[in-house]
Amino acid sequence: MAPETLLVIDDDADLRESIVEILTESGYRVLACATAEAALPLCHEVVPQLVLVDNMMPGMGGMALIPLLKKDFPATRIIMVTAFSTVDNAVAAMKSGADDYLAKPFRRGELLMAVKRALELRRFDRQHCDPEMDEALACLANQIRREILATLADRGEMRFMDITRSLGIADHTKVVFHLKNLKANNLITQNREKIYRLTPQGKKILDCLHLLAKKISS
Amino acid sequence: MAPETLLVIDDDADLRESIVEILTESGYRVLACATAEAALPLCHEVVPQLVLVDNMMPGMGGMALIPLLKKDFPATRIIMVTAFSTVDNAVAAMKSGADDYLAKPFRRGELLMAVKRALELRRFDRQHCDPEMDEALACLANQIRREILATLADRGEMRFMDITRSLGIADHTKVVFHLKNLKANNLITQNREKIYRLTPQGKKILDCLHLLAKKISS
DNA sequence: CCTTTCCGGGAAGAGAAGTTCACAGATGCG
DNA sequence: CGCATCTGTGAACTTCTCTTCCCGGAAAGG
Repeated sequence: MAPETLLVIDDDADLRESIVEILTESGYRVLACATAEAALPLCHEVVPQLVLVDNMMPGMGGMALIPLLKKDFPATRIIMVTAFSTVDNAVAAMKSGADDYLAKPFRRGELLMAVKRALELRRFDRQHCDPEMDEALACLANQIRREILATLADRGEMRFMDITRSLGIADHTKVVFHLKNLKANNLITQNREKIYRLTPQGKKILDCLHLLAKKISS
Repeated sequence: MAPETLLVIDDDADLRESIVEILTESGYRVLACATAEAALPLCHEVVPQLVLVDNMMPGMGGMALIPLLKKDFPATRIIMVTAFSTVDNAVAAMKSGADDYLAKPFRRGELLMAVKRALELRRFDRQHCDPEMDEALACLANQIRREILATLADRGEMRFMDITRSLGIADHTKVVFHLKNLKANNLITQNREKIYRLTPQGKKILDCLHLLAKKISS
């Protein structure tokens, strides 16, 4: 198995080299650069699985880089590293899409732990599964079913007629048809008392739909 | 339009009432309770669009409540409120799925701003379900078309017959049909000399498919 | 009790999606 | 030139999805 590629972005050469060394020793393939501006073209050459980015840098800061990275490389994990950590800064970084936040100075173990954890989450993301894929996508191809999912996500749990009316569909049996389809695909359940709600599966799929919608419109 | 329902969870009665008052004045419909344990059944009765939850509470803490809320009400936004804010705590909250993090004491304006922002993000997520989404998903629902995308992503650029043979499809006109479909949806192009390749759009969508696949299998 | 609303099954048909066939221009090759 | 391959088009046909209509039982409400 090929080693993961990591990218370290930090304008402080000493610290950068030190991080690179720690990660290289641990068996990762490590790239590095000194500015956010240099990072983007580098990523387009060799797509990293994980980026460690400093917050305070001359030119574009690490914070501004995060959305750009997320846009071009959605599967890449991002850990923000910072010398002057504040609660507001940490919250802002996580909101932007960072997966973790590391305050300098950190110990070797902290760094490795954060890196390992982020990469594991990513691997978890990467697995494939074709047979159900077909059914799930066929299920999602229908707009009414997507609306049902969205409505259920919105309201948490609903009865049959609530759903029907909420969608503004006159013929309730049409809704039955799609509900059955969604149930068969395990995206919704009807646990007790006929109440419909999303399955965890359904929630995940819906998340994905939002992501897809953003990509399409961008 | 119905006012949004907010839920305030805080064991400090004074602060809770004060928050409720501020939010009620601003036109929201506000529920409140004193413990995380009481919050869940309350949510099942009236699903809130936004929850403000205190971190330190007797019994289950706010941090533990977040994943539970996320699970049952994926579309509900969560703002964590805390008296003893630390970077680590903020990062942990955001990792758990909080959408924002507010340190006590906060001013009225800060609170309202955070609430307004979270609700706006939520509305933004909620839309986006309609425009080209339908076509894109209809396009992806077909397995052959997904295979074509994957093959093209793999090989970069291919001629018509290469694709056909690579898929092991005897009838080449069937492939033509799907290629036309993909072209119409702007996922592939035929730039020069009849050579097919992915569009940037197509690449993004394929990324998304991987993401979806992983969500399904998990 | 009767009536209404809720929740759903199942069949028939409209309509969309996918497949196959028949054919044809372009290109290259001996 | 004669033949084969590449790259399609268009129409007919099949298959599947979706909608619509008719029906019925269960619960609620008066």
